[in-house]
Amino acid sequence: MSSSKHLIKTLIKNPTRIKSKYQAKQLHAQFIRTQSLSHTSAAIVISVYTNLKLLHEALLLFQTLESPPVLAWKSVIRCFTDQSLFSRALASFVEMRASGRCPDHNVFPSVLKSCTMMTDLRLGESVHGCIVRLGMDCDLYTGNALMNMYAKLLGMGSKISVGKVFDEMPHRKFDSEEVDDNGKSSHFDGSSGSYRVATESVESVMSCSEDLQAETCVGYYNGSRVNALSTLPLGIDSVRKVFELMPRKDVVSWNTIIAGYAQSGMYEDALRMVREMGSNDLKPDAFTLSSVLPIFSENVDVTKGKEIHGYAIRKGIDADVYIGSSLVDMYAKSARIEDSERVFFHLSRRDSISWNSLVAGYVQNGRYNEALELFRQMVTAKVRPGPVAFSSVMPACAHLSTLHLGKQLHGYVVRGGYSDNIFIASALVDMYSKCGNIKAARKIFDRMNVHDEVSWTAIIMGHALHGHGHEAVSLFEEMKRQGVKPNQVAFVAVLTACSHVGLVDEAWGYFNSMTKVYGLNQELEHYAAVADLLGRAGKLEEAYDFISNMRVEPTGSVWSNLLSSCSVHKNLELAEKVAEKVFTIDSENMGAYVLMCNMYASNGKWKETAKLRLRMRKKGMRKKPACSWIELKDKTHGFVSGDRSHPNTDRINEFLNSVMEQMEKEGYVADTSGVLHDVDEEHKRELLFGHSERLAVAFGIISTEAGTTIRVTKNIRICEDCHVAIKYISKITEREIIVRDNSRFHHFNHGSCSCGDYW
DNA sequence: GTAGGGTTAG
Repeated sequence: MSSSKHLIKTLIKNPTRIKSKYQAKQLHAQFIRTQSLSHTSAAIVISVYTNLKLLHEALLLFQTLESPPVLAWKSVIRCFTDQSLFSRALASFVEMRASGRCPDHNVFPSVLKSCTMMTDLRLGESVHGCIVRLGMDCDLYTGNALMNMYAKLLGMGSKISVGKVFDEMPHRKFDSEEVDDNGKSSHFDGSSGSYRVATESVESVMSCSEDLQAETCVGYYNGSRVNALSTLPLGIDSVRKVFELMPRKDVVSWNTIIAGYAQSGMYEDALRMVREMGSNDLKPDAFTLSSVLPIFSENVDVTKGKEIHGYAIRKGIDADVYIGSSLVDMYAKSARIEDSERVFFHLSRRDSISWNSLVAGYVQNGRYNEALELFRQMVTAKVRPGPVAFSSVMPACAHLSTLHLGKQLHGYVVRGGYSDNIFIASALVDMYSKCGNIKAARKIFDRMNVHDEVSWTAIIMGHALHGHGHEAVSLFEEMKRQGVKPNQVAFVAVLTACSHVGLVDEAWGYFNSMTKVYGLNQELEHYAAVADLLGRAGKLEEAYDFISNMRVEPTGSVWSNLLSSCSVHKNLELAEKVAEKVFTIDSENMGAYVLMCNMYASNGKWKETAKLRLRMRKKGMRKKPACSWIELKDKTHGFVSGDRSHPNTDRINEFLNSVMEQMEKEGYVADTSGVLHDVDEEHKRELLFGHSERLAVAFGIISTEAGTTIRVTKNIRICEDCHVAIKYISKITEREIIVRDNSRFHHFNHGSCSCGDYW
């Protein structure tokens, strides 16, 4: 006997030792040669093929079998599941049942995983029924897979009821009839509608799971997230029931139930289980930790998070990618972005999620440029950004108001086929509106299939920032009409909208409806918005009383907003009172010092101005210079007041001088009252014309083709005289000019501004 | 058979 024949003989005796495609084929050939390819031996060969993931070879042989044995079925089903061909796995399972074969415990984990991945709870429940009838719910792996299925599928807010399977459990028995069941006995039909699924054709199973998928999604979106949440305890209940009935539990069982609790927001239970796990002599591993860490991110508990980090280090699993990304996230959410960086750069391996955790972390900590830079590095490192990556970086573009980068990302989103993702679409709406293009924002919003409270809030805020207060308010009403419950952020948006157009009565109505209708507490932001509204509307005393009696401690910025309203409405007396409030709460508030200096100066009170300037200097404070910037052909051009450093400075001044002549012909008179230096009138005019927003607008006009929209951003509030001047410039040059200042957008067109001079 | 990252906020 040759050595190869001998080898084959041993392989037949122990097929699990086959490790290569060649050996598998030899085994297969040997059976054919010796004419011993029975159903049993074919099944062995199939299982060998599937163990090596040779699906094609396995199927070719499988198809020749008239009545495949259980081993053949379960090998194929497991292989389909391994290759993510879940619907084919389920179809095979249904066929197997119809053929009368009785599944053994090895097949259920794969089948349940496929049900989970196909989000087919109905089939999953019927499989559970089958498991119970066969008494296989005692199997460890099957039990684990069941828990996982219920945790995943009932966490999505599916409306299908649970409990049927559990109701049957007391009658559980191993039913010998069931073993030879051809799939059409009363056992299969009788107990519940879902059982019928298993007797129907493969096609109907397929379409059934698609229907269910659609239904689940509709439930998730239309039923709003509140409904989805209300079904969660049900889901975790099923998980717990399976867990408690399992006679033997291992780390995976504990990890699964812990993850279930953690994802259902039942943090106490999750942590309790971790402790209980320890008293059962099982040590938390990487899976446990990465399920538990997000709890401390959400509750911003660095101390606990660090304890977990320490434990991971002691166990030598701190470089695990899963734990790593959870740690990055936990530190970022605790405002310790440097620790996030440290963890990230110490990772031995980085996948798209670890990259994204840090990108998102940068954004959450206001490090927008770093976020964009890391995103670029990620792409360079050939890690393809997925939908989550796009929704994480997009806000960086929004906050930096960098339209060209935002548009570029939008391009990638479209090419990636992610346009319908609700997170991305909402981020795009926000990005376009923050970058000054409210029309593009609205277009994306209108094209969305479903709107949730976040997308509504983004578009409402967008219109609010662009001065379309009435539109924003009617969108808010439309949102409510469509059954989307506004949350606290939505109220911030609608109150901001009211504030920007002076809708005082409406704002009071919304403010009061928060507690009375929606059971939401008014928080600082809401008080601040109302205070701001009153101030802007010139109801300064009312605003002062309102802030003094707020149920939340006012911050310095609430007072300093009122201070700027005092400045706009030229009420020096109240301003002094308000300024003292600001200085007490926030003695470092430079804006307040500057505002008061300016108010004293514009009232000609140079002595007080000097006194205040001295106070500032003692504190080591320096005035933040006003600056404006404009983005042209991917390059940002920045200007400060009186800036002559730009290479095109002569052409800019030339343009401003020539346009000035025309402006004066049309009736423009420079209003120098806003110039707060103790200098003569002519000098004041010069200072005014050198304002950064004017320089940026001028540069934009001379650098672009006729008719191009000009978009300028300014770091502080636009100056009154520039506001008038830019209105004239828009008319004379026939340009749409959009200026974003620190609180809103001004759209200048045909000589008027979208803010209606109320800002 | 188990795990991590995302959108709106004066």
